[in-house]
Amino acid sequence: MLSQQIKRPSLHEELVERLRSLVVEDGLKPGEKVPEKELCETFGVSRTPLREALKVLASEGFVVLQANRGARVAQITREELENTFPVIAVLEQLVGEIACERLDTEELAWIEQRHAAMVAAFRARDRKAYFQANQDIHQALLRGTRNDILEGHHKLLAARVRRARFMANLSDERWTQAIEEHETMMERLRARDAQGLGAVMKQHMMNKHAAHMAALDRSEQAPEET
Amino acid sequence: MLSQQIKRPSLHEELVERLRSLVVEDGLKPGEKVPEKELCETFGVSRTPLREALKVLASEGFVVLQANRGARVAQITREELENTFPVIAVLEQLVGEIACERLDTEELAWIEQRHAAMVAAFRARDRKAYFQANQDIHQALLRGTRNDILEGHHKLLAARVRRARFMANLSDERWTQAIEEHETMMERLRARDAQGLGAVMKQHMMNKHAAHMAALDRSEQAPEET
DNA sequence: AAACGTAATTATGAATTCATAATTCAGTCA
DNA sequence: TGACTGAATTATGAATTCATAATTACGTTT
Repeated sequence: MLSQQIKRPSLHEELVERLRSLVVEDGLKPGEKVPEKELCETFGVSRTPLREALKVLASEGFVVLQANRGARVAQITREELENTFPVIAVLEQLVGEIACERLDTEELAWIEQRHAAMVAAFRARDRKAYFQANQDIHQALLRGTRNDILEGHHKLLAARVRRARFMANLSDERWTQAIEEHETMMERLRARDAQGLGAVMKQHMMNKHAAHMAALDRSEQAPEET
Repeated sequence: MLSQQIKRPSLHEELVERLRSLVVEDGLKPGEKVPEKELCETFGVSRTPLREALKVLASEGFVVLQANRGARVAQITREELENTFPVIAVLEQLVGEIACERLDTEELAWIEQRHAAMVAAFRARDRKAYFQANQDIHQALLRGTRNDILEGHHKLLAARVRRARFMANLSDERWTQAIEEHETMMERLRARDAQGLGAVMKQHMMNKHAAHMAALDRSEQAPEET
């Protein structure tokens, strides 16, 4: 059957997506109140589906609901970051272990290609291209696990962290280290060493964690701008 | 300040809890359609908050929403189980590693006490008491991590699996093995061996996984009852 | 009698309305 | 002039209403 399965994302699902993007991509700043009315007009919908979407966003942790006081964009505290990274790290480990065994040659080729692009971007100090290639690789590995549960939970956590957006303050030192780690990852992947790849990916994430926390320390010491 | 923080769970949150319980505790069978109207009367609320709750439940994976066809209780497929257990396993590992380092003496004492109760229940072949003590222990370890993110994701996944409810078909052989694994866990915990405890807890979950899948195979071979 | 098509009924998604809690603003008093 | 009280405004949570999609029931036709 050629069931095209007409996808009609039912409005409220659409809204969840768009609102989450707004929050993650920083269209709405942390702590800011979410203006129901305004968003209703922007999206051309009534309050009911929008509020349904906000409930979902709240359960995912992107907004917080205060009784009779509406929704605010969730603040990411330092503690939450400290708690989140280790969880992502063990999920990454699992991603490595599983993907290593399930990736087909086509996927492997794609990853090789993106890895090459990433290295090239690093040499050219092209942050944008680097991040894109980097994301492509992690995305491919994640998809390669064929594990929707793992993928779903990983994506949620990653989105929460992405909001912190430390991209700008990637030190050259850390950048070099990250590239080296990726080289090791590719090596383990080519060798189909599942345990090895898992271990490297976990460590990769923990190092990223350390780098981010250090960057956060620096920015906290720096004078506040408002 | 003695801010008692008056908890008013805002109706829809209350509903999420109660509906989730209904699903997890098997008040609504998998595949069954969720009767909005009926539930509205049961809980004495209108459709709006109930539907908000359903959206949240859907994002958590407990129900599936079909366009213009309402909600059905999610089926747990074999594939989903196969996908879920490894994720829980690595989270358990992390729980072990972290809890091992953060548990205070009081929490440790409670775990020792519940462990003793669990062993006693095993000797008496008292399934109910066994499961309760077992759950208390895992709960205490989870709480002991002081990591809300880890706790939240673990609980969601655990709830999803609990619905499969293989409790009845715990073989005597597997039961014995589980007790032995718990003895090892306590040993590692007393020694404050974080890596060791993590490894044992991961393996414990993977063994549980294997046992459950085997039980599932047996029940699938058995004649269907409808 | 079986199968198809059409009308009636029901249920669902979304908009609107309503009651109430929170916030803002003005006026009063110290 | 500043702080407090209370009314007016606004925003929120929840109920209700409305339009439409889906299901069921019925009648017709072969």
